[in-house]
Amino acid sequence: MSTELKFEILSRHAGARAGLLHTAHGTIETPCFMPVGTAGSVKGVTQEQLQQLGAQIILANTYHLYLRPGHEAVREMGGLHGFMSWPHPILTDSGGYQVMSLKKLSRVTEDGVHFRSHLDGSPHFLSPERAVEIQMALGPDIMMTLDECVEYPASTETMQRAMKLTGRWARKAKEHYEKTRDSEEEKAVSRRQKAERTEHDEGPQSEIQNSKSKIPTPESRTPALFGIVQGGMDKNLRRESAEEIMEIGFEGYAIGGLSVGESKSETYDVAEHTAALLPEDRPRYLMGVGTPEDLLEGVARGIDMFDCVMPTRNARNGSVFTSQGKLGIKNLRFARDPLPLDPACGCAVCRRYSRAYIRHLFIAREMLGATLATLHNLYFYLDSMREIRQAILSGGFEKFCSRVRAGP
RNA sequence: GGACAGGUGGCUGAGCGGUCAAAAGCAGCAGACUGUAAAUCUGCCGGCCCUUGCGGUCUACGGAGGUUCGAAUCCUCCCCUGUCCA
Repeated sequence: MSTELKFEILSRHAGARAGLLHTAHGTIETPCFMPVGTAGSVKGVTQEQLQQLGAQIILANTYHLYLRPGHEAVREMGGLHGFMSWPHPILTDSGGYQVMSLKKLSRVTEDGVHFRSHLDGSPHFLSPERAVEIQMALGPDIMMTLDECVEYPASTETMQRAMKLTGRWARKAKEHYEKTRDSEEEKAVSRRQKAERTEHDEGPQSEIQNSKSKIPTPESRTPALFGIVQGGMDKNLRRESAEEIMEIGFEGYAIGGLSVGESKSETYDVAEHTAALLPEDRPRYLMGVGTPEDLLEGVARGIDMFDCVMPTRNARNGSVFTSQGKLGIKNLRFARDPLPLDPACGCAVCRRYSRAYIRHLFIAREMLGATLATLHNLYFYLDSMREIRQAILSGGFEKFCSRVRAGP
């Protein structure tokens, strides 16, 4: 059985693509921005609010959910969709980023990564196979292979070693994915049948309780598996990596290891070079990127999917994105500013609250401040992407780019 | 009226002869944040001067005197605050 993932390109314009990515939990309009909800929560906002913002797909993280609450618990609660009560698409990252971000707590070997839990110091092992199993239990729509993301700057030897290891891991992940897929689906089906039987035996009262608890039956659809291209800032390594990952064959291709400290021009250059190597007819995902500007530049280089913690983390730290650039909302100069965060913004926050009020919430450490800033920033990102997509569809992308690049 | 205990930078509060423009925390100001160990982290935080600095200078540890080469630190008197006794 194949997965539900189908990718359809509707329009191409000046290197950019606008399309539709069909998943078991709905269709995603691409190019898209995916809010990051590492621990099963896009920090500071509710799932209802995410829906209102028009988020079509969100991220979650293998490593973090494996540690807490544990992937088996998530599986029992109906997978991530049921657990989080998020009916739309979900992509899980493999934990490859944590190889870099938790470097001090991890040790990479040929077989996988030995982590010490950042929560309690306990030892854990994540292999490419294990990452597949955990993600199967989490039940997203798209899952990622385990890769090794290296820090910047890195020597060519380091980049090459990580790139080659990422390739070997990708192969193992793919093999394990194919092997596991059928048995996982069989198990899911039998679990569902058992659940139905139990429900039937327990009579009408428990049936009411079951429907009230809103725990859906486990999702049987197998997540699609995306491969990740590494190779640091070296174009030859990127080419080698892309060729190997494509040879293994995945439903989508990600570019990892960018925006880790290198210059903008380097990011764009490597992204462009790598994206051009990837299959035309498969989604391309630039992992962890980026600023509003990065998204536009990425789309212009043929990227379809992005994710980044920036809109959510910056929001919590009082930094908001506007059509006029970044704003440190905690700054004294906003203490008596009656304007919305961005007068040109149509979001629910900007329609209702002033800079002065939001600044006050931050200064007073009221959690509503973080929520309002997050709602605004996510709207800004998602709405920017809608505009970009519209520009591609209408054939005005090039003009759109030059207007945005000229600055506000 | 008497006995103790105290008065330190916006606040709390260390320091109790030199290395003190004075610890630390808070508050304040600014900056950073790119597949989230993050509602976090970093810097500044008496005035003036200089690009810089373990830099110069002025004003500062309740007030006024004094001891000393040198005082937030020791002495004298005064003012104020708290607690207790009358």
